[in-house]
Amino acid sequence: MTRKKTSADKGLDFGILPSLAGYQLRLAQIAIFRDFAAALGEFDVTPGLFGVIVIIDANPGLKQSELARAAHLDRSTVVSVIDNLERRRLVERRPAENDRRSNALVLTPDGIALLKKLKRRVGEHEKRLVEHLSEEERVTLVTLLQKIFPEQR
Amino acid sequence: MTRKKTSADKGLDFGILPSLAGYQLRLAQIAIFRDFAAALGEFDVTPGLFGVIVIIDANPGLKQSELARAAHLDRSTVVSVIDNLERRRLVERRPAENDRRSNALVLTPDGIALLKKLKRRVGEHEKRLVEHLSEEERVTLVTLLQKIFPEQR
DNA sequence: TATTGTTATACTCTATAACTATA
DNA sequence: TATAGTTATAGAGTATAACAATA
Repeated sequence: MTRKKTSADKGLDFGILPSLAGYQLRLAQIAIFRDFAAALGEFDVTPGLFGVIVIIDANPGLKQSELARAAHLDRSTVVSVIDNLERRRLVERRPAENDRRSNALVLTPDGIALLKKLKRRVGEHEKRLVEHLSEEERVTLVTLLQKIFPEQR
Repeated sequence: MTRKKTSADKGLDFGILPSLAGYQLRLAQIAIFRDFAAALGEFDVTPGLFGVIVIIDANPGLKQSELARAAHLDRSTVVSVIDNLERRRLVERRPAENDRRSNALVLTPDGIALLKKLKRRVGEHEKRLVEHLSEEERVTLVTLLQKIFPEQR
């Protein structure tokens, strides 16, 4: 055990990559996405979709364009996302009160019920994510990530 | 200034999302990808492609299937990635020495020259990434990210 | 039998541009 | 004029399955 453990198998050299925050973020992202898919794939919900459902739940009646900004998506992308969720009877488009151009988005009872299950699964997923971190380290990680893009909350 | 600053504009509620490491990682990833594209878009190089080029540079002669494992890609995906880089005369497929099934991947002189420019740009990009972090915080961040998936280096 | 690279194919996520209806 | 939602379309990135050549 004298050679530094590199990755995978064959002792490949990753050059400058491991020192780059952007690369480590990317690796973490890839692994998270896979664990998330394994944990919630059964419900056909990706991290992005989960975020959309949480945001609608927390802001019932919000408009599609508000959701677009919040979720970092184009308005046109939101159309297909909501089409998808509406087809699955998880979300409803209602006429907005003071603006006949807008839709007011709300979760259906099915959506609310699913969200409850999803939250439990995501909680377990998060626990796996940070299982090698102490509680203090976990808080530090979240804080540092927030600091990277303070404008984003 | 009494209300806690949330995101974007309209004071939307993000529910549990901000407390999730997975969500913060996702946000960081989105912003990083956009800054990367702005900084290197002129060269038509994404973070993934940059990683591939660095790995080939650091391991001249490696096989496509080794690259696949290192870059977390399927073998079939590597085919199109290398097709792309070879069309642009950045990478060459050479016959491997002891295995007539394999290709040995190497950067061309053009590839080496491009990589040099890319590294400079990526350096500037990284600097922007961590501009709100002290050097100590930067190191902590990278360390914590590595801890999330220790098996990955 | 197992592995390497390849092809054909398809799917997900996303964006751009142009349209309509409303404001 | 500007905004909200929509449509048509396209591109990037990825994977799965089946195949030929080679190990």
